Amino acid sequence: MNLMSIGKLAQAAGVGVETVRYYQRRGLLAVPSRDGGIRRYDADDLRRLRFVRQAQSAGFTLGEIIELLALDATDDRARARKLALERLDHIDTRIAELQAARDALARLAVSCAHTKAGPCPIIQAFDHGTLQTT
Amino acid sequence: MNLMSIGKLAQAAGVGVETVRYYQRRGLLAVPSRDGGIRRYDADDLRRLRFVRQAQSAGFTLGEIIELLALDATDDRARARKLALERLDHIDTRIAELQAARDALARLAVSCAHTKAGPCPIIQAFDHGTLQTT
DNA sequence: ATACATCCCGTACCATAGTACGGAGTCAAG
DNA sequence: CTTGACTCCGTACTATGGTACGGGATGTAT
Repeated sequence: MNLMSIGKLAQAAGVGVETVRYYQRRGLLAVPSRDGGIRRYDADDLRRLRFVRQAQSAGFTLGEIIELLALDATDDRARARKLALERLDHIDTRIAELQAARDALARLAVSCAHTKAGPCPIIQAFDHGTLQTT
Repeated sequence: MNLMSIGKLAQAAGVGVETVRYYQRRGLLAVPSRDGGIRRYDADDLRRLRFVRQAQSAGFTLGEIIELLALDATDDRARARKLALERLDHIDTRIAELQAARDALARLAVSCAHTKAGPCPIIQAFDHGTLQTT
């Protein structure tokens, strides 16, 4: 059979072995079968591990992913949609914040490069609360 | 004089008292004068505390802010500009990531609302690695 | 003068997401 | 059959940015 050791699984998903053990402890991965003490993982486990990383990269915390996984079992669409929309809201807010910070910082870097005298505009801006982040 | 206690300072900056003490420990605020054991802060301290919060909201870590503060003293423009540009890069990368995650999630929320049968597309997408985040 | 709010201090604790450690057992190749 | 890689386990530690606790000393208002 094509059962993987923890090392192979970790490698296949691009995470560390300790991370897999950690996810196990957090209940993010099913308790695997054992072959003489050694954990054996199958394709389902790998898919699930990848699911976790995907969801993480979309900004979900591990706690939320646990919930998402539970929804998978119960097929609670409404709740899943609610989680997704909440996350979407979070992301939008964060993007707006970062965009503002980015623009302010970009302006500052330019003015810093063009100003010859006086204090550094970057420092000054923070100091005077000039930076608009919201 | 208009010297504030730690509580007033914290309130004026919109942070907790413990946060001020913490920043003090981290060296983010100057060691304040004391009036019979009690810390007294002036307008400079408040400006500095606000500077810290501003810089934080632009995505700088406290460690970087400490460095920024040190640059303020030495007026090292080149380094300040370098820090700003590095931060800018970080922010751009992060924005792009979030944007991708956001779009993917938005598509999913819509398809979840329109699909009547079968498994929830949100869960499915993560499961199949459909979500493109980079 | 008697409450009650604030202040002091050090230390411990919180969440998040891992990462490291060390000793013991196991597995596959040469 | 030995060597080296991999696995097991629990526990401890990392970084980040605070938050909480407890006991004692003040500050302020009535």
